[in-house]
Amino acid sequence: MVQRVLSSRDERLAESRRNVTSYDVARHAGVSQSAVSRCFKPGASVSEKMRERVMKSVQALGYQPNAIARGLITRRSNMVAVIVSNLNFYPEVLSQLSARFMQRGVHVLLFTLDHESDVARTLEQVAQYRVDGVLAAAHLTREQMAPFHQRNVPLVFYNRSYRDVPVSSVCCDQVQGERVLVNLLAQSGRHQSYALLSGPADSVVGMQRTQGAIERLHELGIRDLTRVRGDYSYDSGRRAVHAIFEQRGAMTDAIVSANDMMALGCLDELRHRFELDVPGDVSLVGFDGVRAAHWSSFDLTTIRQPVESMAEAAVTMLLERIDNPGLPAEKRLFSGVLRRGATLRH
Amino acid sequence: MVQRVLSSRDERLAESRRNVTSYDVARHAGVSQSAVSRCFKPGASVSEKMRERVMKSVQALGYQPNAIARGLITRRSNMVAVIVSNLNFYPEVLSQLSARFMQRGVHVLLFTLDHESDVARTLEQVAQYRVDGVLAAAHLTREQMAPFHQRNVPLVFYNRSYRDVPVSSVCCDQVQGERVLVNLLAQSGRHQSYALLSGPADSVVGMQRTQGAIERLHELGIRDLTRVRGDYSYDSGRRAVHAIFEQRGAMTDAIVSANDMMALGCLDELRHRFELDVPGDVSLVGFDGVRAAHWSSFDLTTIRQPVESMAEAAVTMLLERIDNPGLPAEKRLFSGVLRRGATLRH
DNA sequence: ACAAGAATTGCATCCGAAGTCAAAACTTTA
DNA sequence: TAAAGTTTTGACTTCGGATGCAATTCTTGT
Repeated sequence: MVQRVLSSRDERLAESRRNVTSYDVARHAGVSQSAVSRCFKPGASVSEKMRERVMKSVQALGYQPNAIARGLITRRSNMVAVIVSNLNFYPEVLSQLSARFMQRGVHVLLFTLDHESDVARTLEQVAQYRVDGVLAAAHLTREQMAPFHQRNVPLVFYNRSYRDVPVSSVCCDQVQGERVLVNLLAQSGRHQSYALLSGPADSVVGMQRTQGAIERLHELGIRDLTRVRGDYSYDSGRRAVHAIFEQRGAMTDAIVSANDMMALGCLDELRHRFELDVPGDVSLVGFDGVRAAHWSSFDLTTIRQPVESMAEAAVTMLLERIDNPGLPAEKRLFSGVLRRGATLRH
Repeated sequence: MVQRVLSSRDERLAESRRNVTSYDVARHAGVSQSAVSRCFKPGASVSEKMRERVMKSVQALGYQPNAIARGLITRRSNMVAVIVSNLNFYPEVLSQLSARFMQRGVHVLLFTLDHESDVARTLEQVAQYRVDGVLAAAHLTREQMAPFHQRNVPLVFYNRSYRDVPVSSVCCDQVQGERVLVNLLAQSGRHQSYALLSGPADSVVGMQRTQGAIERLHELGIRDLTRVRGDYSYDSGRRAVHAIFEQRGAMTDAIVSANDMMALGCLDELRHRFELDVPGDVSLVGFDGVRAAHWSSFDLTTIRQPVESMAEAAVTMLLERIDNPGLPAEKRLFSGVLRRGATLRH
């Protein structure tokens, strides 16, 4: 009677349901581990016969190469970190980025930053996972970027750019966009008293937008502005209307909001709480081109950020820099697209 | 003249800007690599003197442990896969999940599935990264789940449950929610002709909702229904109104939409295109409790899914199963919360 | 049929941290 | 002060796949 003797390896496999490894496949196919490895490397030198034989064993055992182990030796994790502040506001961006990375076989390690989160600790985690690159749709200080530069990890910013740091970014031209909007308001010649609704103090994008508007208004000789600050949310848009009217009585007849969400809040508050007509009594413009801005309840005049193009550019830019670490930093600036809605009187 | 001779290791480091490893730290501190490793393992046996010495070198060299290498030996990647179909619709869910995972030191590898994406290939990728667990807010067939069960990778579904597969899930009680809504419509006694706007044919959640509504309507003796199908989008909600009125003339005075987005589309189309009054002429209910449903333009009557509780439950459930693979599958069912808006006449 | 060349394969080593175990260094106790 | 016990420490192996290089097999031309 022949007794089947399990190798120690087999025993452990049976015991712990360990994952199938390339060694297991190799043994099953009667070839070397290197051969198995090569069968998974495109363009490697493997004969047709060998490939078939190995693949048969791969099928039989249900082998899946271990991306972690591969990453260790190749020093390529095939993962990028996507750092997003406030997922709620721009779901489209993440959606676009994720889809495009996946399409190119790159995996996304997602990090969200909210008010409570510890940025330093988060970035430490990013570093520990040895991601091949970082796409940041969040603000980082120069000190926070430094480790990535030191380690030669490509870093691309989405909608944040830094004047004095040579770092790659893809942005929408906030200033230009606001100027277009202000021009539009001014052209009608029907607005006397402007209010600016800006974003939170720490939002660079918001600052650029508001500054762009102010700059153009000044150029046009309009210095008489009410300024109110919001936090980009719909509710803060509603509250802003009260703040504006408190400062100025109900004189204001043009509101420039730093984003669409707040503009929608304004719009609703103006119409339903103050029973004012938009655009009859007050004109209103936003920025972003979010879905809801197009809805027929709102039909907001706004600047749409070309999210598809921007996402594509950002992804391409990052992957290029991963493949070719020598590339210099580059900034790509996309113009926003004016969407003429019905919140502007003329 | 003394020439500084670099060790081969140092040379390579200088050449390739290789990352600092535990060996480098060990050499710098004059201790063994094991010692360094232990300093990063909470609760390991290390003397205070040793820890200080190592940490000084860690600081000096800027050492960050390599999570990939650690994952290889510990067989714990500390990553979970989050699979989401259609990120656009429920950004809150992802936002909640991500924040809660991060808080517990677990990293999120994000996978999005859209119509074009190859589910099989995506799941293969998930498997190759040896994630510790999978949180799926997407539909998977039984065959697609099988590999995870075989490999003992915990799998928790968010808002999908499977009658005949023992798999863990966290769901909102769709059927109950719809019944509550239908009761509300029926109670007013003012609705004659109902229309149901359901989700896409392949959406199980949508089916449950629509079925729940039909079931309750039947129980109430209401069999006279118009049924129209949408794709969950605002635009499909708008189109649905046309479809409904084509089938029934403008008789319909109650619309039950399988989600909020479509309901908002309906609402806008009814008011702005058909110039009908909601709730005066037509009552309307949605499902989900998205942000926009609360906006004063809409003030939609709907069932809010308790996203916070559900996300917390899902995350907890998954992490528990990672720590304790023996735990049996469990389904947790949360009741939706009725939000009474102003789209319902009484 | 045989030499020269090309294609394929296997051996051995490496990636970077963690865990096992025995040796070494401290403590405590008699 | 020695023995016994406890805590620290380091040498060595492991995880699973990739790769340089030498050995082998297969082509091809003569």
